[in-house]
Amino acid sequence: MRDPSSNRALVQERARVYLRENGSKVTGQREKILEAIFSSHDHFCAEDLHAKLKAQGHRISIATIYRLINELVKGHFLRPLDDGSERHLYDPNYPTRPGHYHILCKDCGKMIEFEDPCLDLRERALVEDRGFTADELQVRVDANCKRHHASGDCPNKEPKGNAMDSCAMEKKIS
Amino acid sequence: MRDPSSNRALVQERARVYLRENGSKVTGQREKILEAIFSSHDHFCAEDLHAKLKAQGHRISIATIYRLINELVKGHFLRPLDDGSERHLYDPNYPTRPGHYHILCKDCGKMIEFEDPCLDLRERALVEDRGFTADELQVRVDANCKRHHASGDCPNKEPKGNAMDSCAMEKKIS
DNA sequence: CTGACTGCAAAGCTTTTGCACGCAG
DNA sequence: CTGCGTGCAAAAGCTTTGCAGTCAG
Repeated sequence: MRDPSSNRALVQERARVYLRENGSKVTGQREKILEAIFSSHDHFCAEDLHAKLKAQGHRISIATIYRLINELVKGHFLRPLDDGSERHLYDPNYPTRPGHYHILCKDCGKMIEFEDPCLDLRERALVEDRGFTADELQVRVDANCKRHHASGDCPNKEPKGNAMDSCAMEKKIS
Repeated sequence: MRDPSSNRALVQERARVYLRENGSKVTGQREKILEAIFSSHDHFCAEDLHAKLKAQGHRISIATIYRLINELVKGHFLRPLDDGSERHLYDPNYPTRPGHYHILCKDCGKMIEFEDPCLDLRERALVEDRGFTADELQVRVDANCKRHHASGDCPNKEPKGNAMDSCAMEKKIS
């Protein structure tokens, strides 16, 4: 429904333009990394990307990955994400869904995305009242899965529809 | 108005009880660390505490500090905080003000706290609708200070009153 | 051609851990 | 007394950086 594959190509193209406009070069390695990032909606860390690329037969140094990630964050193509773990996670979904928030499932560790324009408006108004101009909003709700607690299964089948996958899935790209 | 000093003593006492009930011991070092944590509302990292204690003439190992912080987080006496930096920050204000959120001032780096029961309710309802039971809510709004941008000064004098201090202050305990 | 990128390895930071000794309960 | 806590130093992660060679524009 949302974010058809053409959007992905658009985001990648914009990222290329952004890099070039900022004096950076778009190398073969960077193309591969962009592809790995934006071909999925999954949140990831540097090591995930490294593993994914290695699995695809590309030998790209982890240093190269870190360097590109940092540039993409500066250009707002990636948003840093905090799931309470040590690793730096990144969310590739902000270019196409800027106003989304996260539920962190305490049962399976997965992050489920959701949106709510009212929440967005109220937060901005509150911040405005206190003398600030809001830029990025970040919401994380740590929660337990009701069905998981009732029946033991973990069926994140998106009652309202979102891009994320189920609790049962592994958390790493591997 | 809120959180009189008697509350601080209460929180510390509860922390002591919690530790003992969980098979831990309340040593002289731990007393000093608890004091350093709850005698202020400032967000801090392990190194901040270490420096503060050293300034007070106490020679407590950073390892001991990390070990206690981790226990206090488990007991919900401290809440991990993310300001986008590398270091792990902690917020000692949740025991007395459980439902507060943060504005991260992009001009000075300070975290300003604010509360809003409606925001809290709406977030919980949204999460509930999606099949979860919300536990902890975490909101961070990255924002610019309007007065700072208009006049160059940075006067977080709490338009609505909150426990945090001004932009002009140094960010570290030092 | 030139400057930015790459891989590698080393360095840097923060946080955790193993161990021998010490102290709270 | 016993077991958990402590300090120290080493180890462990994750991320960054220096350098010599390579490649995009």
